[in-house]
Amino acid sequence: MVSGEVARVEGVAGRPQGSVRGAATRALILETAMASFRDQGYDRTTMRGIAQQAGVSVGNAYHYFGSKEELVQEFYAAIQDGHRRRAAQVLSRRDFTDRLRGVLHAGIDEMAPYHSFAGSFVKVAISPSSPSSPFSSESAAARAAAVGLFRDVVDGSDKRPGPLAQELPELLWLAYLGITLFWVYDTSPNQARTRRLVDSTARLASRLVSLSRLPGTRALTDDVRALLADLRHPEAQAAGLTGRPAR
Amino acid sequence: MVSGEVARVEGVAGRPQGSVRGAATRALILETAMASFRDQGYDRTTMRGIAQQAGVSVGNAYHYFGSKEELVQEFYAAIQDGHRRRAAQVLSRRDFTDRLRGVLHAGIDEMAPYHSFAGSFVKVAISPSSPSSPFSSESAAARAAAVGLFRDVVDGSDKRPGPLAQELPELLWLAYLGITLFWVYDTSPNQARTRRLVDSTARLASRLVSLSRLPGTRALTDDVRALLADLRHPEAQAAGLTGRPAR
DNA sequence: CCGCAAAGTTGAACGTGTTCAACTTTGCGG
DNA sequence: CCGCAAAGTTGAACACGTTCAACTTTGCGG
Repeated sequence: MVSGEVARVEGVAGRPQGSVRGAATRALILETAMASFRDQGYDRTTMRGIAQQAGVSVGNAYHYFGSKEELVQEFYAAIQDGHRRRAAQVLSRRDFTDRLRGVLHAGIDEMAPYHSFAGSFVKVAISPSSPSSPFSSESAAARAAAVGLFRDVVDGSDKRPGPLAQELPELLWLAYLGITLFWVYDTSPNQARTRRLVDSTARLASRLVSLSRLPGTRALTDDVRALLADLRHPEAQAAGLTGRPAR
Repeated sequence: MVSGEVARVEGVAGRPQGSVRGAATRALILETAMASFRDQGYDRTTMRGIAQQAGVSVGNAYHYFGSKEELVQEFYAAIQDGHRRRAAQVLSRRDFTDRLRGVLHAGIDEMAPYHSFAGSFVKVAISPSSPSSPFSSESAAARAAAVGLFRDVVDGSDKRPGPLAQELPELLWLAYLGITLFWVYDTSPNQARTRRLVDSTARLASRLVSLSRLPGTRALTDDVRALLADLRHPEAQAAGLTGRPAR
């Protein structure tokens, strides 16, 4: 670091370009919030409580985090990092189903301690206006990383992806989102049902990929590609379709 | 109505077993809330505002509706009713793809006026603790009705559903949920992208059903059935799977 | 060492959803 | 017609997330 220059540290969204002093306070608030989220859940965690426990004023907390939701976003980012770290340990095997299973389980493992908090979590993440939504432009980087993780699952495996090679990672990511949603609702002991669902999903996905390589499924894979294109590109337009008037 | 007996009217959850007097107040509050939701959206609609415009006190509104979210649930139920009504008009054709397309479009048509309100809508519906969640036990009846709607799509069509006959309606309902979620995020003019997605989905679904009737897809359909069973039955246990310890 | 702009920090105040003890109205039993 | 219990109704009060004008601290230029 250049002498005479104030140390700069950036957070997830890089809100205030804080100095080292500010960064320390920021970290303290964040730590306190995380602990409170984990111990008391989202609703019982109050901004006043966080501020008091961190030994700062309420307004100061808002200097570093624009809202309570922004604190949740940090949570979200931390979990995604953890998922990637865990997944790396699992990607040594070659078998496609094993790799997929492993990465999916890794995600559930990472989230497990926060299951009681998941309800509020998903509530924040699902809001279209929220930057932490998995589909928002703000989380484009995180989304790309997550899709990249599933690209690794495919690329490092012994499975030839066939005609859906390009879109397979995205499809797997979508499946992972669905599983995550299921996990949020899963009240079975230790979320055992989600574990079962992961296994079913991995098996089914593997079989579907194999199927897609068979001749005679060209029309089908084309449809899948078209559907995914609709999901993906905001600007894409299908020929001759102008949208249907709302009655 | 028997003379001398207080008229009883029940709402969606049948909260207070109101008399005619209460029912009138209840309806007035509900109407005011609906109008406010439609005109100003969820966030800018305040309980004080509703009460004032309806000419009642805040506390009185809470006598009929336990929370602001409960008002949204009424909204939700009304839309489902409308969907069924619109769908009935579309189920005269025989072609499977047409029927599915029609029912899916009918749902979007019904929701269209409330798109700006959809973000808060889904936020309420997604919360696992919320009774209006599509997966909650409280909405079991509504869920059954919705699945039944897609059963009608299948049953009245010229398509032979094949080995997935039993679970097809549920699968289509899940697809509809996904499309609804997409619609919430869809900011394209008139939600044209969702219209395109509906068409893609109907085409793909039709082809998948045809495919499932082909020989050699038995293992696949078995996997699909297993996955759906995992999704459905809270108590089901797969042989030999005890769930994986969370690290 | 001084001045000063930027960063950090404060706590009162606002509007919100929600609760509740108290009050009023209703309508049936006697 | 008179209680009287149930239903309906009120508005003040509470805790919360959030805002903001004012104040304090920091650290560089001179």
